[in-house]
Amino acid sequence: MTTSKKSKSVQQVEPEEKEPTSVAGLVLENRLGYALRRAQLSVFKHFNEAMQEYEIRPAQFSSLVVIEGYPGITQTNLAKILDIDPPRIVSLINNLEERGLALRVRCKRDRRSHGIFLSKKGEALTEQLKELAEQSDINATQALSEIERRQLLSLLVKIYAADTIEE
Amino acid sequence: MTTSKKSKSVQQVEPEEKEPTSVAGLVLENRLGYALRRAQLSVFKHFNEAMQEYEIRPAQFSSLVVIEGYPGITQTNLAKILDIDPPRIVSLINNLEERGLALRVRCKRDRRSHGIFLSKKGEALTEQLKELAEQSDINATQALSEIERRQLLSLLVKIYAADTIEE
DNA sequence: CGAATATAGTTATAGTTGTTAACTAGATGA
DNA sequence: TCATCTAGTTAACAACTATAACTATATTCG
Repeated sequence: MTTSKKSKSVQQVEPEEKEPTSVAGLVLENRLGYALRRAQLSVFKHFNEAMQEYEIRPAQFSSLVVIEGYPGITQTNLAKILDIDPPRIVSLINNLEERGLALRVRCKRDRRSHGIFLSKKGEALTEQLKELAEQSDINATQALSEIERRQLLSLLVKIYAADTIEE
Repeated sequence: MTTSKKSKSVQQVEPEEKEPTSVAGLVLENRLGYALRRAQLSVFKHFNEAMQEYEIRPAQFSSLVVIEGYPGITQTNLAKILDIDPPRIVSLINNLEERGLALRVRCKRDRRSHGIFLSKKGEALTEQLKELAEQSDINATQALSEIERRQLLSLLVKIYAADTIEE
């Protein structure tokens, strides 16, 4: 009277009754790595939406801000600060240069290296983007108060600053 | 600005004589998105080192933990919880299955779907990995006190939980 | 019933990223 | 000079992400 099924290597089984919808209750909920990744993806999603019309990616934004702060910085130095590999810097700067936002200037003293500068257009855009980025941060963290936001920032800086110093 | 090297008496106004080493002083330092990304990369680096000998990647670890917590969960449901696309789940589970850590069981009621379970070996490994992951979190955040760690976790959860609810 | 529609899983594909090796041009130092 | 080092670049490649489309089942409803 039971199931007359062909016996296969896989046995059949009842599904879970209700579908879980989050990691609540699992150890994952207590892992910083997991929480950081999820939060970072969430915040980047907001950022990318905000920057979409300008076609600016996170690494491009960071680069613009650093170049603005250190006009004439070399590519090698920029790579070090942002902790990205030199080859990535090349295409990144290429892109900014093609769009007329930044320019390479060959350094007189060491003609191997380039100083990178923002164009007027690049400077103007960077000013705009900085506003947008700040607003995007706030939008992405509506669940936090301003005090919590500052707390969070301070804790995060402690983590990555410690990491960049020791090596 | 941090390096305090022997100061020479030369005070030429050559631009960019000194190499900046961090984003200190730039607006980037106050952007949550940037801080989250840097901190996440730093913590993941520790995680990957800890898991290297087991050849377990972050997404695999998360999957193991979720499957352990919800034995028989379907791939679709797992994809939803971890917010990754169904095609990624396929190769992820393939990998775990090939290594004898997890297994698919075809569901009796809906023969399109599979319940996923951990093997004994998978269960044992997952227990081990959970310990490792916890230790890795701590190692990666030596700069924080235990209280700060909990604060951070709580803030991060608020961010990504809010994001997963609203959509 | 059975045709249209929907869903779980899968495959294939292509875009994007991150990594590594190696090359060129210029700099440095014996 | 010669050997060696460095900045930037190119190219090859692995990893990850996203999208489209295919299959097999399920469901809905005329």
